[in-house]
Amino acid sequence: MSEILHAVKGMNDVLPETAEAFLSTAVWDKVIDTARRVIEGYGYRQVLIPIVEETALFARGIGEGTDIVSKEMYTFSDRGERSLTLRPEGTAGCVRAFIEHGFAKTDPVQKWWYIGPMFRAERPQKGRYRQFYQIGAELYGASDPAADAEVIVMMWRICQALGLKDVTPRVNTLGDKESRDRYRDVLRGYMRANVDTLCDACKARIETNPLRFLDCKNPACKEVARKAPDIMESLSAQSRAHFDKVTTYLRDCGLAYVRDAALVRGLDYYSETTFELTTSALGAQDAVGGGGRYDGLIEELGGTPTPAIGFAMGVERLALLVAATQQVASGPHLFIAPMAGAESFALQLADAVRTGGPYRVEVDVTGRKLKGQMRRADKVGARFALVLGEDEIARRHGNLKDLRVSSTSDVALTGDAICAALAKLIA
RNA sequence: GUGGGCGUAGCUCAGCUGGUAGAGCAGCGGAUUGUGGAUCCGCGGGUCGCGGGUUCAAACCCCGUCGCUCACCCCA
Repeated sequence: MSEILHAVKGMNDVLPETAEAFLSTAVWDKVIDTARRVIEGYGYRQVLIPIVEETALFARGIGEGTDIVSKEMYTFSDRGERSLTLRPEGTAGCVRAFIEHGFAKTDPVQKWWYIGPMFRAERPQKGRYRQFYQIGAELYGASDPAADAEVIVMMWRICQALGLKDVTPRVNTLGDKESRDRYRDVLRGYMRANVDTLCDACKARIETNPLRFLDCKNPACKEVARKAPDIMESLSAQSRAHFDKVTTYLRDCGLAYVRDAALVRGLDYYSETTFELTTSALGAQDAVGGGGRYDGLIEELGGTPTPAIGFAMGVERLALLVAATQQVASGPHLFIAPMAGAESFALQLADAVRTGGPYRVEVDVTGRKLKGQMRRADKVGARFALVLGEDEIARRHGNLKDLRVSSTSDVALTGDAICAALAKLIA
């Protein structure tokens, strides 16, 4: 037991059958397929970005002072020369690619989506892992509030398409740089006035990052934060107008969002609109997805200034919610059980059915007795079973058995005939 | 990095005040030479996380260590 190798802490296997349903591939397929369908319906196209990037990209992009960069990155040296790191999020790499391929000049409006693993060296807990998957989308070259609204609605639609009920969209604005600077000062003043009730972390944040005080979970801080001045008061006219339009569009689209003044987010690159999808069903990790506008990032990383907005959703968290609320199964439509001597015929017939229609067909290749084969048909959740023996092969006809109700119907043993029968019986 | 809980069969766990291991489920086979789910019978599976200590004797007590898990910080 102690000699076998183990997956490293916080990194999971996703398998066809698992004790924890959210780590089964059927659930993941549902999450990923659904998200892809919804996102591509908005005109986004997939990009595949490397998992490893130069450390400097994340340090500069996400921000030196953030938790991610200061203590959570998997950083290593590549043959002793340059410092590389496993991506902790997807936006920085996409932005790097956007700049590197010169899209700002040639075709600035880009709608990209991605899926893949991200890495953060935190202590794992429910809904939080060191290797975790994100589905994300980035929209470049659009500064109009319609872009913000569309992205938020899209994220919401993914949850709807997954049948998730307990999900709340929250939105906020951080304003443009001037608004934020102004608000930071206002907040500092307010925090100093209440400094004796703040936790130690927040005392430090007065200087380093006052915004973060707003989402501190310390009860005393929370109470003080609740009465803190709202950023709305510090917003420039443009930022104010931008946010007003975003929320108007959201309402027009029928989205029941909550404006959350404490929604600040921990990455440095956000500006203007920020948003999150939260749930009460995940324990301490209540965010299933989040994002925001990052108009300054492309310039920050050396590109021509281009507005941008994006979001990321956690696949594990979505899978957790899906697995908790619904049964996801994908057994074969047809299970073929060959008696001794019928194996070759079974293989050929199965192939003919697969080419003749959109059906999953499994042949029992264990060579065991019929009883065992039927048990397996049941276990894998097959809808129909077909036994092949000397009789059937001689008559070129067999009994298609509906395993849900144990009724049988006679079919000719050709791919087309079986496909036609399945089409009729499944409908 | 900090704190709580837990490590016994593939899974979920039982194991009384220490006497060198059990159940259910799952798996495989049979009862029924060719038709699943129910029932019955049988079979296989364990260095009791690891190391050390106390003891005639340790899954149980003590120390250490590793791992898992939940929570804090923060996020997806």
